[in-house]
Amino acid sequence: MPLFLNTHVNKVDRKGRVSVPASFRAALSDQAALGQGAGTPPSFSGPSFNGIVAFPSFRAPAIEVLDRERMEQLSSSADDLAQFSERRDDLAATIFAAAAELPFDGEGRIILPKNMADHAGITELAAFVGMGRTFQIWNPDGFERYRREAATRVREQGGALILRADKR
Amino acid sequence: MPLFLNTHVNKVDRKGRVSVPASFRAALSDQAALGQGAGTPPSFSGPSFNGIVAFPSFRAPAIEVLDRERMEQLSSSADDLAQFSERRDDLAATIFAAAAELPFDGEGRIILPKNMADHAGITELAAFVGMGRTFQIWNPDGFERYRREAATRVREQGGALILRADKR
DNA sequence: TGGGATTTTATGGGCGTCAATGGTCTTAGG
DNA sequence: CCTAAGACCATTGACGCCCATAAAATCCCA
Repeated sequence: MPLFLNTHVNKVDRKGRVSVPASFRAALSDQAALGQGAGTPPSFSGPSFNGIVAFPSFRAPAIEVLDRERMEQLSSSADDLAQFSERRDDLAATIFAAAAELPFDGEGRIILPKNMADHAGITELAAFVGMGRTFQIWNPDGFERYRREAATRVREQGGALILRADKR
Repeated sequence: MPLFLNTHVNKVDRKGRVSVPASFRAALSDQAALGQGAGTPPSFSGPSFNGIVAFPSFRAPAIEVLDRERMEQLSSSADDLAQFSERRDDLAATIFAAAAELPFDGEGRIILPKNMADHAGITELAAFVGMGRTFQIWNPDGFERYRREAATRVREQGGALILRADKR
């Protein structure tokens, strides 16, 4: 089971390229291999697409990165919404229309589309932030600020509970 | 069930490496299905990752240590929260973004990431502190101070603890 | 039961490999 | 023709992996 941990700050070079951390790449190819069984949905590149799927976060100045499996989950969830509300169209427009496949170059780098880089305020440096099953890409300073606020909220709401929340 | 007991103070060498106490390593390989394969890359869900997962404690100047399996459970728990909810992102930013897989080298040592060493105030020496089902890594002096205060509190408040025969 | 022999730990250091980065060249496209 | 994107190569610094040594624990057998 893939797990994205840690925060890696990498440089964006003059051509707009950034290295995706090697550990993240490993985790991605891992889950890609696992998800081979079922029929591959259309409108995605072939089974062995070498890269990531990203879209601008609508809650924060960041770029969300999901693996294919997760993207499909999201799609299904959005479909469920359809029968109950028109939020589905909003979600679809917000997520899927703005999403893009970002292929790796030979060295495991991607190029951040301008609109996403702008949304996240990324220029020179990009922070790859592990979020468990997914990861995000931030402006390093922006993330550090957010992280501090989040840590405060977690402390106040008793994050210790979560540590015991594992049911086993 | 494996238990982490005792306190071991080990040296941090010039390359930032510390030996994890052998007894702790044994306890770890007990609870996780032991994996022999050395050099397993991080974020790899193979048979078993040989190493530990650590993140800075948000309660104390210390490093919390879990095995990978437990971290995956945590990830699943967080997953149950609504996608894109604030709570979920806060937890992820606080825990997963600050956590790291620390693989063992051939001699059972790990490298403490700089941010964690700073958080715990660790430079020359690291205290591995057994906490029952988990353990922590402290600056030895810092832990000694904490231990004294904790002991005082326990004495003053009457350290009553109800034993229970829980499931697992 | 004592003490030497053997195995395990903790620690130190060398070296090769790979990740991150930067550049150049080639191809495609407007 | 000029620009933009993609493929390919080069550099360097960190980390993984290996071996060496000393100290400590354990074993073993007289």
